[in-house]
Amino acid sequence: MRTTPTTASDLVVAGFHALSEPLRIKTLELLRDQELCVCDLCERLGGITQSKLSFHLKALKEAELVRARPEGRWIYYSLNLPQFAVLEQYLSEYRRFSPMVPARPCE
Amino acid sequence: MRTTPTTASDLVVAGFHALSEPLRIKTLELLRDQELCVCDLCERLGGITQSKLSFHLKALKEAELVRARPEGRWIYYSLNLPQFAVLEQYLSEYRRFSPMVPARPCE
DNA sequence: CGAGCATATCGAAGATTGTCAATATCTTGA
DNA sequence: TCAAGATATTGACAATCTTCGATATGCTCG
Repeated sequence: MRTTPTTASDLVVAGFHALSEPLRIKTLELLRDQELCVCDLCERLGGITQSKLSFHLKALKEAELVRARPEGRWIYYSLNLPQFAVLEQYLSEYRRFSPMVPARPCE
Repeated sequence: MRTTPTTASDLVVAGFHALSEPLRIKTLELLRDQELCVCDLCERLGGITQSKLSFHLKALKEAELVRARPEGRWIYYSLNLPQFAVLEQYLSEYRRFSPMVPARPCE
């Protein structure tokens, strides 16, 4: 099982994993506009079951892509933008060193 | 089963999926420096089996994160940087609309 | 306190993914 | 053409992820 990430690069991997599921993507896209509580998210995701959403929110939270803010009976979720920046940064590293070094012949 | 992505957003999801596995990440990081053939990659990844690497290369290729260039008996893999830019772009969309809209109370 | 709502967690079943060993395909060079 | 090397594919099994239903937890209000 994928355990809670400890190192920085675990967190990156967990982030990409979290982003690799359509329902989690839809969730993030909803949160892009505003903070939402679980029940609102459930509705807007077409009435999926609450435990299903909770499962996916957990993945998003462990990847630190979202934050949970309990308030009274509800828990409001919102994006954790700095972590998006971390992933973006990670990807940008690939473009920095253009690997246009051609085929060093294999033998 | 995850099938070859057809739509643009499928490709984004496939890209993040491809990035969510440590061995695939290591592979990409090796390719960041130079184009490499499968046998070189195998070695530098600590002698993993060839079929294992081939499996992961397939995921990377379907996500269009790498390209394969056959040359004679070998196949050289290299990064497909434009697709990295696509993912980066996707992530950057999240920061554009700051979702700092606070808790619209839930009831 | 007790009922009821919002959310999380758990265990089992189902689905997808990753690994491994074996084999197939393609290419080159003798 | 044949043998050998490089890579891909396949099928079986193992591991991980997702779903579902049930239940637990925590909060608020009467």
